[in-house]
Amino acid sequence: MCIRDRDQTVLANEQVVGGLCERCDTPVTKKKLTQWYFGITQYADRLLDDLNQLEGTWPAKVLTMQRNWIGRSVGADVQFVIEGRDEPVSVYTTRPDTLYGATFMVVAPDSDLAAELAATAPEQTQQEFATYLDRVKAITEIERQSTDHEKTGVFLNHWAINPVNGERLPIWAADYVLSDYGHGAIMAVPAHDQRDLDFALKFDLPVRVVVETGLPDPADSHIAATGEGRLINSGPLNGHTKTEAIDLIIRILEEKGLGRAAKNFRLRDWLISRQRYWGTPIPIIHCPQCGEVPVPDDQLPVELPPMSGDELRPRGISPLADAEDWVNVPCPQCGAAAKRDTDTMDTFVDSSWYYLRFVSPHDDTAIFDIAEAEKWAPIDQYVGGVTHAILHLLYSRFVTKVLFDMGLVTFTEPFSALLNQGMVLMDGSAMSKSRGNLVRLSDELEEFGVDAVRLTMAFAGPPEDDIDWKDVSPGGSARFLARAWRLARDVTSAPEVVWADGDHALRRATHRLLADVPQLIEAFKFNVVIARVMDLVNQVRRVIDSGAGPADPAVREATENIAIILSLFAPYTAEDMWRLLGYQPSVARAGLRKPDHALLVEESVTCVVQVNGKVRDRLEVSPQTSEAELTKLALESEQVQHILAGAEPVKVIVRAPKLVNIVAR
RNA sequence: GCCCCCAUAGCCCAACUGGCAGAGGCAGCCGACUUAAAAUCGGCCCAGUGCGGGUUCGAAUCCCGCUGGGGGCACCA
Repeated sequence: MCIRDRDQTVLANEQVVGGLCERCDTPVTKKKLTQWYFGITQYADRLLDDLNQLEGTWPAKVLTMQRNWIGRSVGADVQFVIEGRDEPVSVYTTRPDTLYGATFMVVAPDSDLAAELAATAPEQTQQEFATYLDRVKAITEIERQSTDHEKTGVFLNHWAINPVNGERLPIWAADYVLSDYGHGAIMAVPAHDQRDLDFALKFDLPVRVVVETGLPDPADSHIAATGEGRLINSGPLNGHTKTEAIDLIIRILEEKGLGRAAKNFRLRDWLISRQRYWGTPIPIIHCPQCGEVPVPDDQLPVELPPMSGDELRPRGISPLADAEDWVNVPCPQCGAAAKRDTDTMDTFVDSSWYYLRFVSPHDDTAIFDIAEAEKWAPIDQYVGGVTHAILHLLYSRFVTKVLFDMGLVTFTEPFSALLNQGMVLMDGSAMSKSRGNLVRLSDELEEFGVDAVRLTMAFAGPPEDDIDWKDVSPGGSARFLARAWRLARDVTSAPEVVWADGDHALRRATHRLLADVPQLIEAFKFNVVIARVMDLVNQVRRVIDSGAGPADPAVREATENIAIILSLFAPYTAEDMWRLLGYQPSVARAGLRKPDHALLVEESVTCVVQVNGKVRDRLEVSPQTSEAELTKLALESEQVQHILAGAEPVKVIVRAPKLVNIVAR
C-alpha cells in the first residue's frame, strides 16, 4: 500500500519498484486487506511460453524482463510430518535431490503455519515469536530486501520429520522465507543453498554435504556448493548425478505418496482494487444474505457517481463510500438492502483492452464489436516506452488471452510487433514532467521551427536509442531544410517536363533513393532515410550550380521526390516546396513514387581485386562480366603482378562482379 | 551475486545474408561572395572498428576471454 497523500491506495506487485510506489516513489507498507484479484497466475505458463511467438518482433530486452518477472521454476512439493500436528506440511524445493541434506525447516513468520506452531509452543517461545513478528512487520520492504540483510529468526520449538530418513528437523521462523511464495515453508539444505548456509552458520545448525561437487566443505568455506556432482549420504540416490537424482527422488516420493513434481512462479496474482475515485467501479454488490453478488449484465457498466473537489481526495478508503445514494442498492438476488463495492479497478485494467474498444468506440451494446476487432486486431506495430515492459504489456497480454478463452477474439497476443522508442536526454539526464524539462521544447520550437525539431529527433539516430540533446543540432536541421527548400525555389522547369530528358546521373540517384526508401522506412531507419535525402539534396545543388542547371528535368524530378519523402518528417517545409513546384496541396497525398527499374541497372561496377585479402587494384567492369573473365582480368593487373612478384596463385575466390581475391603462397 | 545489450573519426551516427570501413550531420580548418559580418556556395581535415586471442581466402560483422558503459532481476527456496 502506498500511503502518501497523493495516492493512498493499494498497489499490485508490478507497481512496487524496489519497495517504492511506482507513481510517487513513496515507500510502500503492508496491510492485511480483503481485495479483488485477477487470477493472472493461472495464465503464467501461457504468458511465458507465448513469448516465443514474439521473438524477433519484440525487443529482446522486454522478452527477458517478462520472462524474469514471470519467473517459472520447476522442482517438487515434499510432505513433511510435523510432530504433534495431524496434517503434514508441504514445502516446495527446486533441489529435491538434496532432501537427505536437509537439517532444519524454515517457515515464513507472517504465515498462518508460523502462527499456529507458535501458539502451541512453550510460553517463552510464544513471546520470542511475537517479538520477532513485530520486528519483521516494522522494517520496510527496502530494508528487508537490502543486499546483505542479516539473517534473523526464532526457533519455534517444533520438529518436522524428514520423510526419507525419519530425521527430526527443528522448525524455525525466519523472514528470508516469504509467506506468499510456494507454501511459505522450506526445507533448509545449508550445504547446497547459500541462504540456508548463512542462516545455519548464524544459528549454529548442522551442515551436511550430500552432493560431491569437488568444492571445499561449505561449513568451512561459507560458500554453498550449488554446482553439479554425484550424490552421497543419500540412500538410494547415492552415485547419481544431480539431474538423475532429481528425477529419481520425485519418482520415489510419488510412489510413497510423499510428494510430487511441482512448479512455481514469481508472478503473483494481480491485485486490482484501488481506493480511488477515478477508475472503473468494481461491479459487485455486497449483500448481508447472499454475500458478494455480481451486478447483473443489464445494469452494466456501473457508472461513477458525480463527485468533486475534496470528496475525491485520497484518504486510504475509497471516496465512493461517501456517495450514499450510489452505494446503497437492493441486492440483485434477494432484494434486501445491500451495498456496492466502493473500490475502483486499477486503471491498467482499462488500458489492457483499449486497443479493442478503439475499433468500435460508439458501440453501446457490447464491450466491442467482434467483427471489427477481427478485422483490425491484433495490432501490427505497437510503439511505446520501455517503462511498460512488465506493466501494461503483461496485463494486456493476459487480458487478451482471457478474451480469447471467452471466444471474443481469435488471437492470443495483442501486439504483433513492438518498438520501444528512446528518450530525449540532456547531459545524460532524462527530461520528464516530474524532473522538469532541461531543454525547453517551446524555446527550441520558437528558434528552429517544428519541422527542424522533429527532423532533428528523427535524424539523431535509431528511434529506439536515447538522444542526448547536446549531441544534436536543430540549427543544422533548419539549415538543411532551408537548403532543400531553395531547390524548389530554384527549379525553373514546368511540371510538364519530360523527365527522360533529364541529367542521367541525377535521375539514377533519385531512383536509387526511391528504391531504398520503403524498406528503410519499414525497418525504422528514419535517420538513414534523412541522410540519403541530404545526399540527394547535395547532388541536386551541384547540378543546379555547376551542371545541367535549374531548368533540367532531372532537377525537378529529384526535387519533387525530395519534397515527397521529406513530407514524412518536415511536413510544413515539404508542403511549401510542393507549392513552389507548382502543385496544389497536399504533398502528403502525393504518395511515394515507384522507382524506374531501367534506371537502377548499373552500367558498370567497380570490381575490387584483393591479394590475400588486401585491396590491390580496382577494375571498372560490366555487371555481366563472368567469373572466368574477372579472374583473367585480375591476374593480368599490373598491380597484382607486382605484388605477386612471380608467386603462383594458390586459389582465386570470385564474387562476380564486385570482388576477386587472389590467394598466393 | 546472476542474466542481457552495447562499444566505428573530436562528437552523433552509416556500412544488405562475413566481401573496398564512410552515407549523412555536428564541430573544426581553408577558400569564394561581401566595405564587413551573417547567410550562402565550394573544398579540406579526421578512425582501421574498446583490448587480447580464434575461425576464414577474407571479420566492424561469427566464436572465446577481458575492459568500459547501459539495462534487467535480486533472500522466489
